[in-house]
Parts: sequence; structure tokens; C-alpha cells
Amino acid sequence: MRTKDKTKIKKLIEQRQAEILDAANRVFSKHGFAKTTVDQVAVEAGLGKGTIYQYFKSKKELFLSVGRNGMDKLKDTMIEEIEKEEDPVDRIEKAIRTYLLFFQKNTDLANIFMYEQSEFKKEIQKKYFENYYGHVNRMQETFKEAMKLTLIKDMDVDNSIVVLISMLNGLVYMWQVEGMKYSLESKIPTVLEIFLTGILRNGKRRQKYEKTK
Amino acid sequence: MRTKDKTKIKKLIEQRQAEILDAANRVFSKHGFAKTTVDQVAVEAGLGKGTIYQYFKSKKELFLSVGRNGMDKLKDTMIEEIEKEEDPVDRIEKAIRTYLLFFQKNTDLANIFMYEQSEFKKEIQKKYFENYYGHVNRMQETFKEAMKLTLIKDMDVDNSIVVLISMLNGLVYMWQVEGMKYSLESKIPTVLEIFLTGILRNGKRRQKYEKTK
Amino acid sequence: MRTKDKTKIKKLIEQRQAEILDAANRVFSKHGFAKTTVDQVAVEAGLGKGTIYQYFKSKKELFLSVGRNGMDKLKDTMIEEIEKEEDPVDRIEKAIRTYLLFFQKNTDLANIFMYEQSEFKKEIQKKYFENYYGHVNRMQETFKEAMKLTLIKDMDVDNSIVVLISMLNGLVYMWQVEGMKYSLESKIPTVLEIFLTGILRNGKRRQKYEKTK
Amino acid sequence: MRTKDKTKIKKLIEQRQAEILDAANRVFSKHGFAKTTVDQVAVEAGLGKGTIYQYFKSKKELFLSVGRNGMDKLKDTMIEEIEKEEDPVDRIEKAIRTYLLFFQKNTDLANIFMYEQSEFKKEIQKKYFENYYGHVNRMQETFKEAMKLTLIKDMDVDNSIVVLISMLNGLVYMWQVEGMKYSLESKIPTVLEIFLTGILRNGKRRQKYEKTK
DNA sequence: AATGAATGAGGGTTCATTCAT
DNA sequence: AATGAATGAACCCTCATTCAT
Repeated sequence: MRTKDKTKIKKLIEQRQAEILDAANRVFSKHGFAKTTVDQVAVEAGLGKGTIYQYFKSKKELFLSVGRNGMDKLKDTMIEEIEKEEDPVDRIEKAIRTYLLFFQKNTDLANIFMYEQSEFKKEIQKKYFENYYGHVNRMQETFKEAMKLTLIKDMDVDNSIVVLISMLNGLVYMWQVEGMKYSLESKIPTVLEIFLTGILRNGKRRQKYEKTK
Repeated sequence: MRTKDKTKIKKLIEQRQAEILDAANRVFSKHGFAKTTVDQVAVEAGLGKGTIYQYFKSKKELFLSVGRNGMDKLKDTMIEEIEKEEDPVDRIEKAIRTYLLFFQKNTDLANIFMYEQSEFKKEIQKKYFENYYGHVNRMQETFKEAMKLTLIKDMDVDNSIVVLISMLNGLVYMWQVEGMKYSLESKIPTVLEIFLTGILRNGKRRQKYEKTK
Repeated sequence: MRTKDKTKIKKLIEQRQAEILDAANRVFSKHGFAKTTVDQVAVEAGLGKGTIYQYFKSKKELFLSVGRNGMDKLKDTMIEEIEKEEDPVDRIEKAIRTYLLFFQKNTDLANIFMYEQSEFKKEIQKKYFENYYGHVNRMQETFKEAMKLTLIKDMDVDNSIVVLISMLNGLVYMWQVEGMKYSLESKIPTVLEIFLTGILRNGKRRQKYEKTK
Repeated sequence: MRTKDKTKIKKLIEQRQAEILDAANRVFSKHGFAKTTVDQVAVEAGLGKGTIYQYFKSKKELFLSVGRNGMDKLKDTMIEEIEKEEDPVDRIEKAIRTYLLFFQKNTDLANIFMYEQSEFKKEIQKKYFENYYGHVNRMQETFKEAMKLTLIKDMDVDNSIVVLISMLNGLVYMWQVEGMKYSLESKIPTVLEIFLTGILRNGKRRQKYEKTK
């Protein structure tokens, strides 16, 4: 009984935490860290300001939690989707699609990540690359595998991945800045055409992407 | 005499403005807009706080001036360097090199631009794309010319440029986030290899970049 | 229970507001608007500076609230006292007495009104005459009634009231300027003698005031 | 020669001082002491800010000088006009007329005096009554003379004068507050009617004013 | 556990005054 | 003598955080 109670209570607490994170996500993504007040978060969450402080010890921690939360979501989505593909090139294609579609769906997060970088560069750097790029390791393996199979050119893997991620990040970022007037999805064909014909060896596979357009 | 005096004074004022912009650039790029105090800028500039307000009517205006300043510099550099090349593909290559080398040299600006987006998204959007991407129009012409000469594939020009700029922006951004541990320059070959073989038609030209590595 | 709680809290809030208004009244009346700092008000109220801002959105609003408050008090007092008299001439006499005695008691308000005019002329003019001279309308009726009863001379009512109010205001003002060295009350007989014999028709009634001295 | 030069220079300096005082008068009377900046005065005077400080050691001193200047003007005008009349009652009437017409002409001064009281009560009190009411002494004599001639009632002279001055002051003040929508001059008949019939002994003289209306 | 009133450190901005030219 | 650029003290206001209920 007691144990059950505790579990119940724990669940309630977690739920409340999740509610706050959600509210915070909405508000922070709209106004950024500096211009968001804890009051706004409280109102959005339908709770008292004091309550926020019982679940998160500071505004900063709350904000970083929102970011961490989003990253986990991104990582999970990426890994889950990539695993579905067997062929390494298909994996790369899937990674590109998934990444862009993820931010298309989770608009708020794109903002949050931007604000996070802008406000807490130093604090994040370490965790960022452990979490955010948790899926990068898998990418490396995928690239290496594709190279072994002579599907892609014999090139610097790390640099290629940096270029890929930069391109995707950059696209999301630019999309943000331009006010999300178009769909990120609409850029996928061009990205595939450029990036994949850019890395693939001459051959049929490349033809496929070249014909994309 | 009088006229000379006035000219002298005007120059002094412009110089003072430039000094303040410089100091502000350094401080803002280190701490961002929100965490920088006008006092810090004043100290960095070796001036009194009131003096800052004689040259810029608010902290915000000062910050935006720093950004505008940087953008002009970027645009000028881009245009100047691109014009040196005749061949459209060479122009594209030059644009890529110039962009990355520019931020390598003007580290602070990369930060400033990031903060600018993060803090003043709405205010900037219009001007941003008129100024910052003043050189984008020239890029479009270059791409179209290259297409006419059947140097590059017959693809969506606007989207290709978006991908290119996103990639470059993303690289600078990521470089920042990772603490500028490596040189941006070192990424140039990979970028060229991927992007140029990605857009070039089959043929000798492409070989050149494929062999890059 | 809940309802009771809310009522209690509401009362507390109103009380706090009143406390702040009181403290502000004291401080503002001593130093005027410009030279008073919000900190001073906070100290006088025994509260933190932030608290002041929870109850009044700006220093200016606080100041104007003090004024509005005082005017209401004056208006209420005037109306209450005047209503006690039936005879129109008695009413005029009562108005004169009440006005002077009011400022004698509420020394601070005389100052506040002066500062208010001096600092916020434009903002106030409309409300001023709707509130402050809410009792003026009643005066007009009283004068007209007295005229109908041939108690006072057949003269311009509006101008007479302006002269009366100016005289009373001027007395308070002068008393202030001279450092409140004498009692306002002591001027009442002279005011009555001059003003009432000035407006009354010849006859017994006038004798009464002429004999005052 | 030298002496002449000095005189010339002195005159120039005095003229410059007068110019500044004039400019200050205009600006101060429009915005009051606190909201007027020395810059505004300098601009209005067509001089550099530093120059203002060569003629007046502080903003406060400048303001008080404007006030003193105005008071002298008022005093001079009052005395000059009053002296023209022989009969004591005519003098009183003339005093009333002159006072109101003075402020009608010198609108700015009415404001200045109001601001002066509001900002510098303490500093002024002494000088105020020495200068401003320099003409009050003459009034006392006039009243006493009129009493001796049994023209006016046997009443408290000082109090009567206080009432008179308060009334006049109050009229100017009220006129200010109401935005100077009417002419002060238009109030003169009512003032005379009330005040003079208020103080005059029964008799022909009084009839004159009673018939005013 | 939930609340929100109270707090005060912190920072943007103004402007009287100074002083080198 | 005239100037106006430079200065920094002063002050309004915000808001993250605390704590008594």
C-alpha cells in the first residue's frame, strides 16, 4: 500500500514536472531566456510561481531542463528512425529526413536550442556533445560502413559528418530566422541531391539522387 | 581654418564611434547582449558610461550597430572577393572560401550574429536579408550563369543557395559552439568536395574537386 | 471559509495600499515629486522598494493617487458639511469655513496639490475640475438660490464663485508659502466679512457680518 | 578709453545675461524647473551650454534669478502704477487692476512663480516677502489712510491685505490651471465689486462698485 | 504541497557640471 | 570668452528568489 502510494505520488510529481517543462518550453521558445519571466511560465503552467521553484531550483535550471528534454527527444527519434534502415546510404538519407522533419514538428525546440547556445554556451558545450550528438557516433559507423562497401567516396569521415550536421543545423536555423515561412520538408530533395551525389561514388546509386530533380 | 577644424572634429567623432563599436563588439561577443552591461562596454572603451550614451542612444541601438557594422564588413568582403573571379564555378568556390575565412578572422562577429538573432529576431528579419544577403543576389546570378553554361546541373537555384548558405552558416555556428577548437579553414576542402561535386555536371570539372582529397 | 479568506486578503491588500499612500503623502508633501525618491517612500512605509511597485505601477501613478485620494477626501468633506445647512447664505459660510479648516487639518494635502499642479498640469486639468470641483456645482445652485431669495446681489454667479475659490485657494497657498506660521482659521472672520458683505444685499443679514469685527 | 572699454564690456555682459534670463524664462515657464534641461536653455538662448555656466553658477541659480527678475518687474510695475493715484481707494483699485493685468501680459512669470514655490519653498520664503511684497508695505499705508478718512470699515488691515493678495494670487493661479482659457482682465469687475463693497463703509463710494454690475 | 506577497540587488538611462581646446 | 564632449552620481524600475501562511 505504502509503496503504491509512493509510486502514485512519484508519478504525480513527474507529471507535474512534465507539465511545467511543457509550459516553459512554450514560453521560452517564444521569448527566449532573458525576456521570459518566471511569472509567465507559472501563468502558462496554471500554477503559482512558488510551485515552479519547488520543481526546479532556478530559472536557469528550468531552461536547461527544457533543452535537455528536447535533446533527448531528438536523439531518441533519430536513433529509432535510423535503426529501421539496413543499407548505410539509406540510413544517411533517413537521418537527413528525420532531422528536418523533427524540427518541422517541434518548432519550439529549434528556438530553444538557439537560445540555449546564445545564453549558456559554456555550460552546455560538454553535455551538448555527449547528448545531442549521441547519435553522431552511429553516424560515423554508418559512414565507415558505406565506405567499406565502396558506396561512398574515400573521404574524411569526421569532416563529412560535420558538414552534414552543419548543413542540417544551418537549414533549421535559417528557417527559423526567415520566420518559418516555408516547410523544412520542401528542402529535403535539394539536400539529398547535393549531399548524396556529393559523397557517393560514381554509379547507379548516384544517378538516383541526381535525377531527383 | 574653420572648415578644417570641423572636418577634424568630425573625424574625431567618427573615430570615437568606431572605438566604442569595437569595444562593444569585444564585450558583447563575449557575454551576449543580456549579460553585458553598458558599464562593461564603457570600461572596455576606456570611457565614461555617459559618453557611450552620447554616441548611441541605447544599449540596444549600440548592439544592433555592432551587428550592422559587421554585416557591412561581411558583405563588402564577399562582393570584393567574388568579383575577382570570372568563371562562375570559381566564383562559387571563392564565395565559400571567403565566407569561412571571414569568420575565422572575425571571430567576434560570428558570436554577435548569433546573439542578434537570439535577442532581436523580429526587429532584424527584414534588414537582415536586405543587408546580410545583399550578396545573395549576386550568387543567384552566378548560379544561373553556371547553369546556362551547363557547368552545373539543372536544379532549383534558390534552394541550392539556401543549402549552401545554411551549410556555411551552420559550419560557423558549430565551430563556435565547439569552442573554435579547430580552424574553419580546415573544413574548406570537404565543403568544396561535397558541395561542388554535388552540383557540378559530370565531367572534368567535377573530377578536380573529387580529387581534392 | 475560502470566501472569508479572500475577503481577508483583499482587506489586507487595501490596507497595505492605504499605508503606502499615507507614507507617500508624507514624503511627497515634504519634498515634492521630483526630489522624492521611491526609496524614501519605501523606507517611510517600512517596506521594500519592490513592494511599492506591486501596488503602484510607477512613481508618477503613486503620486497622482495620493492627489486623487486627497481630492476625494476634500470633496466628501465639503459636501457632507455643506448639506448640514439649509439656508443658502449659511451654506456659503459653511463652505468657506470647511475649506479652510480642511487644509488646516490636512496640511500635507495643500502641498501635494501644489506639487501636482506644478508637475502634471496637463495630465490633471480635466480630472481636476471634475473631481476637485465636484462641489462647485453645488455652490452654483446655492448662489442661484440665494439670488432668487434676494439674499445676495444680482451678480455673475460663475465669476463670483471663481473669486471665492481663488480667494480660498490663495489663502491656503499663501499660508503654505509663509511656512504655516499662523492658523488658517484665524483668517475666517476677515474672509467672511469681506466676501459676504461683498455679495449680500443691503439689510440685516449684512449687518451681521459687518459687525463681525 | 580703458574705462569706456570696461563699460562697454560690462554692458555686453549684462546684455548676454539678460538674453539668457529671457531664454530661461521661456523654457522654465513651459516645462518647470525639474523637467527643463540646461541644454534646452542653451539652445533657446542660441548659446553653448558652457556659456550658460559662465553667467550663472548653477541651474538652480539661473532659475532663481529668473524668479527674482520677474519679481522686481512686478514690484516696479505695481509701485509705478499705484503712485499715479492720489485717493487711497483709487489706489487699491489700481493695485487690483495692475496686478491682474501684469500677469495677463507676463504669462510666463505666473508659471515661474508657481514652479518656484513648488521647488524652492524654503530658499525663497525670506526673499519672497522682502521683494515680492515690497509693495505690500505701501498697501498697508494706503489701507490705514483710507481707514483714517473713514472711507473703509474699521477692520484688521493686515488680514484684509492677506485676503486681497490671496484672492489675486489665487485668481492668477486658477487661471493658469484652467489653461488660461479666459482673460484675467474679465474678472476685474467682479473682484472690485466683491472686495471693495466688502471693505468700504456704507455710502456713495460703495454704490459705485455695487452698480458695477 | 502550493502559493504569491515581499524583497533588493542590479542595470539602463539622464543630465548637471566640468574642463580642455 | 565660448564651447560641447566627457563624466558619473543618482534614480527609476524589473524580476529572480524567498518564505510565511
